[in-house]
Amino acid sequence: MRLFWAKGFDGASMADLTAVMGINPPSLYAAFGSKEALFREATDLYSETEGVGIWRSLHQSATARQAVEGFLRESAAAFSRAGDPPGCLIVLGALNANGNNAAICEDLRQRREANVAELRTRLEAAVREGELRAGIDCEAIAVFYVTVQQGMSIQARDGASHARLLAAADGAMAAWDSLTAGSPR
Amino acid sequence: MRLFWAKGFDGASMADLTAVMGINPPSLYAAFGSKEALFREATDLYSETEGVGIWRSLHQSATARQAVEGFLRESAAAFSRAGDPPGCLIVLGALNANGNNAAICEDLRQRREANVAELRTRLEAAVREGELRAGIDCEAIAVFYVTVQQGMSIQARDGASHARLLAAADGAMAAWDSLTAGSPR
DNA sequence: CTCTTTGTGTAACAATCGATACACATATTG
DNA sequence: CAATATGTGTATCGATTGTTACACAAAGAG
Repeated sequence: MRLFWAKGFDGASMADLTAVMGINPPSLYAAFGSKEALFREATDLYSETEGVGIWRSLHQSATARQAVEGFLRESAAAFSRAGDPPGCLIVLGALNANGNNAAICEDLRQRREANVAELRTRLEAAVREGELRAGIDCEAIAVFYVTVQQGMSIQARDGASHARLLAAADGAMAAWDSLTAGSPR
Repeated sequence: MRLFWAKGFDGASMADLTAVMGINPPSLYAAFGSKEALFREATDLYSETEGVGIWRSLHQSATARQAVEGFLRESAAAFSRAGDPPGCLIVLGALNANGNNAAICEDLRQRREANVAELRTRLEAAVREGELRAGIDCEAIAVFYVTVQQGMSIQARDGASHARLLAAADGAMAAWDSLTAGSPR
């Protein structure tokens, strides 16, 4: 998982993978079936480990604003954690389709799309509960905040510090009042 | 340029490049020297063609707000232009270093960093001219808006429509008043 | 112990990677 | 015209890609 995280699906060669796993190719294929299947298990593991921390606040925060702010701040922390590869595996794992990784690209794309849906669902719940005004565009707001989080992966890969990622997160949160204008306090 | 734009540095093979150029490998190497040098010329061409439209408003707009808004809206248009590869070559060209593309990754990273500096310079000019309050954090604001633009490349690569990219741009602009609060009208 | 099953190491598979050697054709120069 | 420089096509280079055939070793079952 960490190797795919650092080098991407294409960048991590079988030689790299077998080296860090301390096994030989036949053992890897007997255990996982293929490089593609191994990557899928790696992304699942990533979601179960790194992902839960990033998305935890979305459902545990009392207000929608705290939920979104926690989502961005957890992302900033996870994307710049010392010892971990910078950025997000789901975002950086495979962006350029090339015939060998088409299925992987599509799988990651769906996971990213699911992130937008999850955020939008949280906002819609806040609207139903009367926390946010009924007329706001939950889809557009979700797209905006996910876009910022995805940009933070690029920034992290470029070496951005935790503070710099927080600057992006804070900038995004500065839009909250305007985006949800008219909502009850 | 368009092939690198669509498939990235690693994804565009010499066979692909020679095919679309209608020449054979020896001619390509005689003309450009190497795949890496060809990519550099392609990125230069990209900056001179696609780049100028994206950055034009930054120096031609009367106010800093119009400059930043134009930058984001031009990006949204360029990243979803029909017939062109989605997203930005500078952002998507090479994100995962793998030994063969280390110099390319660093070159693109510097170009992305230069974008932050260019935006910050425009904001600082607005501060000097008295348009924006002196105490605002131009670096943090520049990082935020560039982060959004980079996230828009991911969104575009995922198939986002022009309208969806504009939603991200509008969300980012919703933060403007808060980020520049206290500035003279 | 003998037999069977499971798993590993070695080696190599065909395919593709970026990059060239070499001979031939073309074009320019004197 | 002849002579020379320039550029292209064919074919292939060694290296690396993901994947697998095969023989051997270890371990459990009777």
